Amino acid sequence: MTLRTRFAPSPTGFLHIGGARTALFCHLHTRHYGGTTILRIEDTDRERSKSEAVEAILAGMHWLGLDPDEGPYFQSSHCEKHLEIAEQLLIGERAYRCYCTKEELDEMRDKQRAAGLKPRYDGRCRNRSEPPQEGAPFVIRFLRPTTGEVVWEDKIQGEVRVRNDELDDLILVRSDGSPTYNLSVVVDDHDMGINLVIRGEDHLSNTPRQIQLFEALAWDVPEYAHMPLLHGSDGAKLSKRHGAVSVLSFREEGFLPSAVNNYLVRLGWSHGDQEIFTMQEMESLFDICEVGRSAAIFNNDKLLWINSHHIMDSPPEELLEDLLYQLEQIGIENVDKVKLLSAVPEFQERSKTLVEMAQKMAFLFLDDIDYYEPTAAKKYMKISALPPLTELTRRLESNNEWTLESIEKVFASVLAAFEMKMGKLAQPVRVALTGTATSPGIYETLYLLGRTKSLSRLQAGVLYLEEKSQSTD
RNA sequence: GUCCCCAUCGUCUAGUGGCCUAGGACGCUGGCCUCUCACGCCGGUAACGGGGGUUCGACUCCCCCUGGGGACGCCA
Repeated sequence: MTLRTRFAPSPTGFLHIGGARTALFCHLHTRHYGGTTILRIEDTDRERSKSEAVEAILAGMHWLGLDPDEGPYFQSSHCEKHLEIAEQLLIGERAYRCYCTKEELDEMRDKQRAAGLKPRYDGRCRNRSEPPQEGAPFVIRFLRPTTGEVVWEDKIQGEVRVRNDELDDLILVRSDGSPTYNLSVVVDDHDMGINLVIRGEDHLSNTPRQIQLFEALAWDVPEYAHMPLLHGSDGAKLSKRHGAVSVLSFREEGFLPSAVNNYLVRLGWSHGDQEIFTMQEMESLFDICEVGRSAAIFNNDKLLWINSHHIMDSPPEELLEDLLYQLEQIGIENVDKVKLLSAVPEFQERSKTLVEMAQKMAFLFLDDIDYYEPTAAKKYMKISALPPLTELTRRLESNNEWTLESIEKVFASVLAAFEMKMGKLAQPVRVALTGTATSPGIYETLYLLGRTKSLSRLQAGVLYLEEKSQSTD
């Protein structure tokens, strides 16, 4: 039997990091076993469903490389089928009409809570044959078995047993005639041939009810894997309402999709001491059965570290598109792609995010730098640097070829002439070129910046020092 | 409140009765490398929540407590 799994978000907002983890685990496990992933939008609550949310979910999954093999399917479009099944249950006396009003149910739950019981429907309409009045609104409830228990072997949780008398008769069809989630899920999972349901542990309590429905309909029950939840730094479940942001915001912040996936896969799963995984490695190694049962807390530092490794391991051209975007965000447009591509390798092991990379390489693309960082200027732009800097500038001006080798030779000659250490010369040059005290190797920096810009910035640096020496005289 | 789940360094985890003087990773930190930053390398910091059992022997098994989380909707 080939594996068929589904990711089934409700379209009430963007895809957040917790949902992404569920989608990832579905994807990885299914890839490992060569199955099919299905995306199904659970939009049975029409009031809360938004079409923008569907777009956002699709976009988030696409960015992460988790595009489904099938779908998106929309649960609402199978509404007729769901109601048909409800009718069938009604006819087979596995469901009944319940005329209880909202107020009545609230009162019942309040009493139960006050009595120290778990609030749940007491089944008072089970034996009612007539409506309280002609045309009274009703819901259809599932007539669950009240004795025995539901048992299943969860791929993550192990054996789970729930006594049927702990459950209540769940609503299958609302009083407005629309099917509810629990009915729709069961019918759709069956119709779509889903044989493994991977979802968050917050669905654990729905599972026995759904299994009862499968059994009442004499359908095969899928297997289940309930993943531990992802928590925020306060230790509580991460959700749209509670601290979680769209996965796409990670793109905005300069994270790579593979890094986000890599980070998420290590929450609850491990493979020896390995921390860095490519998508291919994750797909071949991951198995949902190896996932642990305890919840994890989202930690941005670890994500940053993993991202830095994925940036280092990426072919430069794969970073280009997002990098161009990040450069635009800081006002640098019309970037020469060839030039950018040649610069990227120098920044890959210096950047934890693409945002950081864009900031660090900005000096290469600006026409001019208009200021030196005060601390860098104070520390390195000293008057004593004026003579060697002047000489270096002069010699570079007369150096017609602009290669790493020739630049290095000019440096060596100046250092020899002044009998000085590299650091004393490189730092003032670095500040003159970049306005900061940090950059790639100084030869590489000069080379990447190019002859014209390098010389004009060096000249500006010399001028700066000359003015400084005059003002202090 | 009721039912369920979880419990190893601050965080992510390894550990499945003796290999544990509890391993790795992030973070923090000392050093090396060095033209700066970073990468890399070497070192340090830091954990089995508590109490009972079981056993020759418990991080590992059982029970209780404590702590944390989840679920209790005509939401999904």
